[in-house]
Amino acid sequence: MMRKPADQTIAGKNNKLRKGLWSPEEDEKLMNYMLNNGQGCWSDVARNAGLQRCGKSCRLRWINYLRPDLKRGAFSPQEEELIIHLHSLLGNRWSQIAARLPGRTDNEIKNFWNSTVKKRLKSLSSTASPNTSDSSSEPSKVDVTGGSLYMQEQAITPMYMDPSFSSSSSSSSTSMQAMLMNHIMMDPLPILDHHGFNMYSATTSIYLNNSATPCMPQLGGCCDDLYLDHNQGFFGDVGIEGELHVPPLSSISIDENISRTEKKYTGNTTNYPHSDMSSSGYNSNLNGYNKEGHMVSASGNLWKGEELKVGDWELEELMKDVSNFPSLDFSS
DNA sequence: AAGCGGAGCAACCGCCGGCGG
DNA sequence: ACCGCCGGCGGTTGCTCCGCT
Repeated sequence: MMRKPADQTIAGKNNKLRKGLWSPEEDEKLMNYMLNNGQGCWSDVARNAGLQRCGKSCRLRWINYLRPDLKRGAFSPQEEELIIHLHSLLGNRWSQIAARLPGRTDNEIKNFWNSTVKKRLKSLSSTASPNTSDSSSEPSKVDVTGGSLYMQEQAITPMYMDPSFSSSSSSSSTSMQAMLMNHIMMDPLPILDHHGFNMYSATTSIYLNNSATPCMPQLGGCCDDLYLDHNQGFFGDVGIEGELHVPPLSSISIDENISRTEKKYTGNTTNYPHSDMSSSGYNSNLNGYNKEGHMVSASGNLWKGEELKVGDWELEELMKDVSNFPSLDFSS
């Protein structure tokens, strides 16, 4: 696959296209071309820059590595918290999460989540509720009309469900774990994505079956709590014991809501102006660039600078989207 | 010092949607 | 309506680094 010797080529149509790691020379070519010409058709970029690469490869290299506004280094605690929070709202929509983190790429965030956060959550959940930790090995099924959904982030799920969790934080808890804990307890939509709601909204009804997996009894309890806490807002009717029924979602798709909102912010295809690219104007505190490298001003509501307090920022907009979701009622 | 395994990360793959012919 | 190209996205892979034994 990748990381093969740099002279590896794509077999087939064009055996001159290179794959694998980028050499410094290739980086320089691409960087120079982008700085001088800006982004155009990526196939043209690859060709005109004298790169034996496919356009997609050039795009990825630029977005994930060469872009001048990229922030390097470890994620700050604020960024970590924001990622966790946004993930609870958006699920694995890495590009949308990245769009709200100046200088970070979706790939970076995805890697961060898949390695660091998942791991910490897993260890945290096993520490907190050993009885349920094994549920991560097998997806919990959520029966859906016309099919089945597999619950996401199994390692996380038990934490939401285990009532003893909050009091069982062990000495092994890291600051991030505390952050996660805090987030989990405070999140107004604690299980939104982990139950596949906003991510798989093309369902008409969802049934949660207690007997599906070892963790399901707790899930039932969790949902009951939610049902009570949100005054019928979240899941709608709770059916017979251990089974939840969600009213039809066909009227509005939250996916559509989110993507509509997202398009407002990232839908433009403005090219990098060279003057901006080469200037020192990559101040993400004032203006950000979205994932494609398109400039997004603070007034564009994408982000408003790092002085923003995590939690306040952008949440209102997100909640607006979420609140459009049938069965979600946060006004009560 | 060597071997091993896990973590982190770069980059590819496959799919999807938009768009133009 | 169909097709091909392109960009974008999420999932996955496998290489490199590093710590441990």
